[in-house]
Amino acid sequence: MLTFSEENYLKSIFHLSSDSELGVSTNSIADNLNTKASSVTEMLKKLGEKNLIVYKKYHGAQLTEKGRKTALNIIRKHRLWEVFLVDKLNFKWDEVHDIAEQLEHIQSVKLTNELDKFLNFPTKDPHGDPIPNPAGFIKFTPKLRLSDLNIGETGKFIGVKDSSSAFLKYLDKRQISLGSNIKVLHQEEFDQSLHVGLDETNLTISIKTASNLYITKI
Amino acid sequence: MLTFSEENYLKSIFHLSSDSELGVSTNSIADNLNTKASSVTEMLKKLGEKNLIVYKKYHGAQLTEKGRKTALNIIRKHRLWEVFLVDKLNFKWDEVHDIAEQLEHIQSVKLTNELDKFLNFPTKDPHGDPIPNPAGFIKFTPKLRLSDLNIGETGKFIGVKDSSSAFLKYLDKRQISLGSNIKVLHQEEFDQSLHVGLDETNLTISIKTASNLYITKI
DNA sequence: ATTTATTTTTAGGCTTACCTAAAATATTTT
DNA sequence: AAAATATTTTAGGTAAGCCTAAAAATAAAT
Repeated sequence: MLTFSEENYLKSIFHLSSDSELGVSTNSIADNLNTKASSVTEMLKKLGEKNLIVYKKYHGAQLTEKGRKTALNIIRKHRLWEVFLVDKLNFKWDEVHDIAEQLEHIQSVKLTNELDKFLNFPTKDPHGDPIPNPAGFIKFTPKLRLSDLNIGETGKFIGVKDSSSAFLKYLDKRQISLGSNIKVLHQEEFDQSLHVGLDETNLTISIKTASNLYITKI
Repeated sequence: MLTFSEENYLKSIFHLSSDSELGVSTNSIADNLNTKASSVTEMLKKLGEKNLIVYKKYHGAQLTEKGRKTALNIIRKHRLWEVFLVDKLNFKWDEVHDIAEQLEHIQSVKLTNELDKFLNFPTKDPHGDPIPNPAGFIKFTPKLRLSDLNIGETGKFIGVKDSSSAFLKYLDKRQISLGSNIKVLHQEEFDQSLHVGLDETNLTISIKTASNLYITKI
């Protein structure tokens, strides 16, 4: 049985691992968890002793298979609860993160699996992120950004890189929603902003926004 | 914002208050929470400083209005989650307590109220206990036990005093379920056990069991 | 009304998860 | 490759919530 804190560290290490193949640095974890490097060092030692990570002093942390499975189980719960909140309790996609951060720590295998069944075995959460299966298998889709497309190409919007409430609300306002097809029509020289076609309308989005939108080419 | 521990103490004091009108004793809280008297003393001081209880050294604790409202909100969440688990996720009434103990600490007013709506504003949990409303109002029903009935009288089974998993499973086995009408037919002299009629069948139940069954006279 | 027993509080320790500041190690720059 | 910079670890502290053992207060028994 892990503490909430241990679970949060594992989740953080998992998320930070996807960026690089090497060990995750102490400082990056500290940033990610809004804590201090010294606190992280302390926890890394503990997680190392529990065989959840491999920790080499001054060289960061890497999840073991056991740690990875544990992290994926927490992520599974987080994402299932997000689906529950949106699909069953009328929450918006920008309102669910903080509550799911709490719910992800509830311990009950039966609960998780019954919830999964109740929700009809969803494969994605409300932000388009894949939901790991009970065995800890997760289906990654190659992550193209809208900003990676060439002029004239079309992408289907399948996820967000920045899932902050502010960004999600902004997308709502611009009526950019998961599943939309977005065609890149033109790029401005001076600020790289993109003119895109979305449904029947055209709109301009900043390069920053475009690089936060995950798409698949169509 | 209260810690899980503070919330558990408030809940405990609330439950223990219903037995007597006086202050709740340090030892009874320690028993109830499986902790030691010295730990309780420490916490009572803290809850007193936060104006959640009135604490007089050597004379136990009493909830303030603020403390009572807080306790009832936790109990509301606990019982709503129990309904969710039974009604939506196929849990049995003897399986939900431990999970609800975790879920009751999730902080989100919107979540609680949306859950309430989703469940169709239930008034009782799966064990027959009343669910407080959002304002902290709770509807108490006078608590008669089956053992209080005279020979020939009939009671409708509306709740349990002992809601341990073991007792609930025992009731399942005897097919005694919430809402059943139970008629007291005869009482044995030597061990006070009761012969009762339940639906089409007759059965014998111990006086201990009978005193754990809440009923309303019919 | 003392003595005895029970209950409660105080005193002092432990663990977890934080923190700051200083020391040690790595990395980057020149 | 040495110096400068950045990162990470260690050392030492804090608060919450638990503990045991001893002291104090209350309640019960004689």
